[in-house]
Amino acid sequence: MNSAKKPVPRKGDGPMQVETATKQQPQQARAQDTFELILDTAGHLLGEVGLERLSTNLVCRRAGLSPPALYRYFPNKYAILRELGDRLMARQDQAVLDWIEEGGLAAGPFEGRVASILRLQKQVNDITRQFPGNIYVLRALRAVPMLRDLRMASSEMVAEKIADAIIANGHTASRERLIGSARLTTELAYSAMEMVLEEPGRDAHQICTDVSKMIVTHYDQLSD
Amino acid sequence: MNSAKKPVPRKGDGPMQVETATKQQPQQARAQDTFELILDTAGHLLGEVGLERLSTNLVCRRAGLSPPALYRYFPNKYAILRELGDRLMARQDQAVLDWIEEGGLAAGPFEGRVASILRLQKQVNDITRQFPGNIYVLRALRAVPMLRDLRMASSEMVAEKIADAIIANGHTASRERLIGSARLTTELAYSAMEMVLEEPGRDAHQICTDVSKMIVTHYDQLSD
DNA sequence: TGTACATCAGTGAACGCGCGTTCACTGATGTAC
DNA sequence: TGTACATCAGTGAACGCGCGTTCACTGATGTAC
Repeated sequence: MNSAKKPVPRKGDGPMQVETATKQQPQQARAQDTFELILDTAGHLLGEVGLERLSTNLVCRRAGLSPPALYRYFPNKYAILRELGDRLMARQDQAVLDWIEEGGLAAGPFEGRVASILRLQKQVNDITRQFPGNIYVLRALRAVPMLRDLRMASSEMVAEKIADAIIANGHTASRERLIGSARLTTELAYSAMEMVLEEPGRDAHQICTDVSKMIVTHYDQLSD
Repeated sequence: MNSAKKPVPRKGDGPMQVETATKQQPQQARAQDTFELILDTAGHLLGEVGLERLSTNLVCRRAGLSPPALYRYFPNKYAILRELGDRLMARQDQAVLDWIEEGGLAAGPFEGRVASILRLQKQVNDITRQFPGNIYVLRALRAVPMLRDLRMASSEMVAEKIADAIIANGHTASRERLIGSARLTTELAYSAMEMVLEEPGRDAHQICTDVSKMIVTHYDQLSD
């Protein structure tokens, strides 16, 4: 969150280098509210107007703040996106880790394991749905080159935890292979989540069930 | 491509309405080259600098053109993205339709069907990889609100063709259900493609094979 | 418990810059006779 | 085959605007005595 200090922007059309860490941390209650208001406003605007039209000025106008108030905490709009992304992914990751902890990956009959993964999927979907900007935050992380590492780090960490839990449950495939599978299957689950959140008309339960089954089948086939 | 004529931009922070159709079509060979140069340059820049830093001025500078040359053919940067998206998706869709035509979905042993889907996936991956801006074009379509319908229409069309082909091959599930499955499975395949193209270090063959197996298994389970 | 002072939080107004876009123009290509 | 003219293609230079950002300031909160 608040590691480095000096923003080092560059001009030209090469790859951009911009400080995306947050600046000052709020110390008083009022400041904490402002900090949260900025994030919340930015998240909602992201879904409304899209990434390119999201600007610090727009966030300030909508939040009823003057620009310097925003710049007290964030050096630029990418820092806001990074903080939003950090938070959303942290919540998602925590849900996954809790689910592993509670034996979400335990062995058992096919249908039981499908139900377990389905439960996780729905919970992650809910977390994302309720988060300001929901899937558009995730998409922004993909679209902004300098924020890609954030997503990667989170995905890789979760994949390793999943792989280790599967190994602990007695799966025979190699750790490398299982990490790869975990990366792939979570990616697929996220893809299904995007569908569900973007097109509410679709049968969310059906989609999630289908994906859960595919995932369980995949790990079963890996054992052979 | 070239249906309506007058751009109708709006101000404020509401949903944006902008004409994204191309304007004048090039008539002479020189003009055709310029048109293609603009698209090619924009595609490559999209991958380099990201969606938000992509601008008409930047495209002109990189292409060695003056702004009015660009505005002769495109009313704004979204029109360029739309044309790029149209073309990439048309090529992808054509590959899928050709594959269906050539019996890509024909019944047979499990491994044979997996190999068939794998072939299609790799071809679509190649088409996308070679396209200027490759996955970043697809991501731009998701990130820009006014271009979402483009992707939807393409996905829906392909899903229906796939569903009908599967029905023609004797699958017993309902058409509705099969269309849903086709939407989902192609979405999953695209998700895997993003992984493969974004992280070249990964084992592309492994990923595509895994996804192919999951897809085949899914349709098999649907029959029961 | 009240006052003085330090620090934190936020404002109003302005700045330079690049973006999107257009105007008036020049040069290139095609065509009629 | 050459010339005159119409249309197509592209340029140079400028514009208004909103964006990112900062300066000098005011108001709010916390704290020492």
